[in-house]
Amino acid sequence: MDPRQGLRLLLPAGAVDRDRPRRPGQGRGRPRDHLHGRRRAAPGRPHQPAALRRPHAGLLHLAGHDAAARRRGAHRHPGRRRPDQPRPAGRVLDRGPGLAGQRRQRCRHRLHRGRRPVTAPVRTRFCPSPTGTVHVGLLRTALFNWAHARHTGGSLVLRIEDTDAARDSEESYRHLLDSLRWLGLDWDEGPEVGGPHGPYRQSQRHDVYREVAAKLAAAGHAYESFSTNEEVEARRLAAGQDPKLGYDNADRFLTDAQRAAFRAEGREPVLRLRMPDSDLAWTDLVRGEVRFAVGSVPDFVIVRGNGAPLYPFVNPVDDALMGITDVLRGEDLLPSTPRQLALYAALQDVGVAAGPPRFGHLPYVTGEGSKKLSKRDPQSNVDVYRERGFLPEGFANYLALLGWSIAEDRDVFSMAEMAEAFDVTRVSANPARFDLKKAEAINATHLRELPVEEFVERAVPFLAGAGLVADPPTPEQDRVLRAIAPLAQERSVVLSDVVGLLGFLFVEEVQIDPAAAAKNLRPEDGEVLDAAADALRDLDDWSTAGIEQALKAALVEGLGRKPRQAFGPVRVAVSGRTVSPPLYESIELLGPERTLARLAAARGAAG
RNA sequence: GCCCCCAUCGUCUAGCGGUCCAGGACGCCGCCCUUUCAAGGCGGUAGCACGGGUUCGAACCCCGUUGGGGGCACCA
Repeated sequence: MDPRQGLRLLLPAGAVDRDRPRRPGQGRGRPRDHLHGRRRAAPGRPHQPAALRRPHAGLLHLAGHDAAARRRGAHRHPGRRRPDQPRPAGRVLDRGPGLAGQRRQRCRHRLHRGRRPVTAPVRTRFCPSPTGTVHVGLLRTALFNWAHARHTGGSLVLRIEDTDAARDSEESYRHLLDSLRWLGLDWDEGPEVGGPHGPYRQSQRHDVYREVAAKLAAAGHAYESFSTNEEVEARRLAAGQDPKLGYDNADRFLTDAQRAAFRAEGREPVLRLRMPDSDLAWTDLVRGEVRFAVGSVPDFVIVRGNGAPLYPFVNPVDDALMGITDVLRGEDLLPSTPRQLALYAALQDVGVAAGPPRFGHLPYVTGEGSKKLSKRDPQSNVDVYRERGFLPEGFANYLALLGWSIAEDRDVFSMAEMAEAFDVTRVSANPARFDLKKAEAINATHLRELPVEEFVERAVPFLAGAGLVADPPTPEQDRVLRAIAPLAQERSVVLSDVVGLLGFLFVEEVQIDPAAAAKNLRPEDGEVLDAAADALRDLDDWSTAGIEQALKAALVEGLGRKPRQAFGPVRVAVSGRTVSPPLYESIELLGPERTLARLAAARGAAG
């Protein structure tokens, strides 16, 4: 016999299912009756499809519900026909009473926006854990939370989940904040900003968790569990079940005597949350209805044997305490949502939470292939892009495209434009591949749109980092930089490109790229270098136009070479590369001395 | 194994039952411009996974199949 069946009778129903007065707008459906169900919790099996309770029928929930129902194609308006097709048992969603009335005004379709009733202001949060490098997927999540908050006029809370002392570091923490700010994200509450719900680092909130855990235990929502993993596995095996099913809720109804006996053995219990005896479902902001059957999620550990609270516990607790209304997070957390919902119900019951938040599970960012971009993958490290000289606005723009689009025929936009247009219910549910080429193209567009002075300003650190100019540049360097900048700007994809492109202007002797030499400094090119040197040596008008005229006369007309054959060797001699800014301008800026010296040096190399 | 998510050009997406022999962007390929490379301009290539159903009509709604991904900790 299933131990749970008999034991359940022993539980005082009131211990869990208190019929508390509810806040307006909540508890719209039937009372939540976690443990009143008479059904057997057959894992993964459909069951009693009828009138589901809506355990989480907060106001906010309904708003989200409708928005996402639309995504699923269920965009029906009052008066329009609803295709009430028969659905198989177990998949039926009873939307509960009162919903139609609610939906009427809640449509957030572009055309219907603005008629939305005022609801509680949106509060989103971003809660990274400072362990090592910053992942592009993480930053994308932060960006979407930011955009959602800004778009709705709500606020963004930053909370640091540093409960893992072994992996967290102060350095990672600093770096994380720095990366967020680099991208252009700001938060309304959190570290270094403060706010009424602090502290915002979980390492400083242990007392809070202890207190909440005690409340949950006192109310019967959580209970002490003594089973070891080995014992659970043994029981599963003995029952002919897959041990992967996990904990079997065996300790749910231990008597005081049993508990005492376990303690006498020296066992330290963990605290587990009692999962409700009903399906757990929610309407995801990006995916629509998601449902987990009763029994598919076992009672989970919220506090370790040593008293340390665990992530699945502290995360919702803090969300509740901080008044978070919208949780936008990675798809990887989707399977843990039923637990969060159950926890929320319990928290609500003990007066800690006002109601569950809306959830939106953002699609994965994948790398090559279709696997989730791993933290180990160098491509996932945001620093790489930053160091290469991606513009924050360009990178943010690209990140936004990973799952969202601003319009049918546009994909270049600013952060402000994103905030203006962002609608989380229009985020795609598909995983998105990180495409470096496209990221570069988007960035290049932003780069070119920069005012020249700003381009120079942003490029200087890269030039200085390569030891090419002083920071700030000397007046002479500044003069050269300003003159060449427009030509470099339209040839750059990322800021660091200027190092290779302009380096030759800031060194005394140029390093000639061997491949370039092989191609353009052959023995037969010697005459070109000689002629160019002769033409430039006596040039009075050292200007772009003067240089152009002199070189054309000497090389094209004088030697009868085609432009390509004429200017290639000169370019390599002067810049060291086959690719450079326009030649005449480059020579002008380089000046007669260095130009002639390089032509002579290249003459030697050409043989 | 169980549970969940996903499915439109190579890639990211638009598409919300007729306006779609499917639109944009990146990439790729041509051409133009040109002292190189870019940029820019013009043009091209390429896609609704499959099978049922609902409907006068389906890329769009429903079911299934197949394929891909993720989660199943006293880690976050």
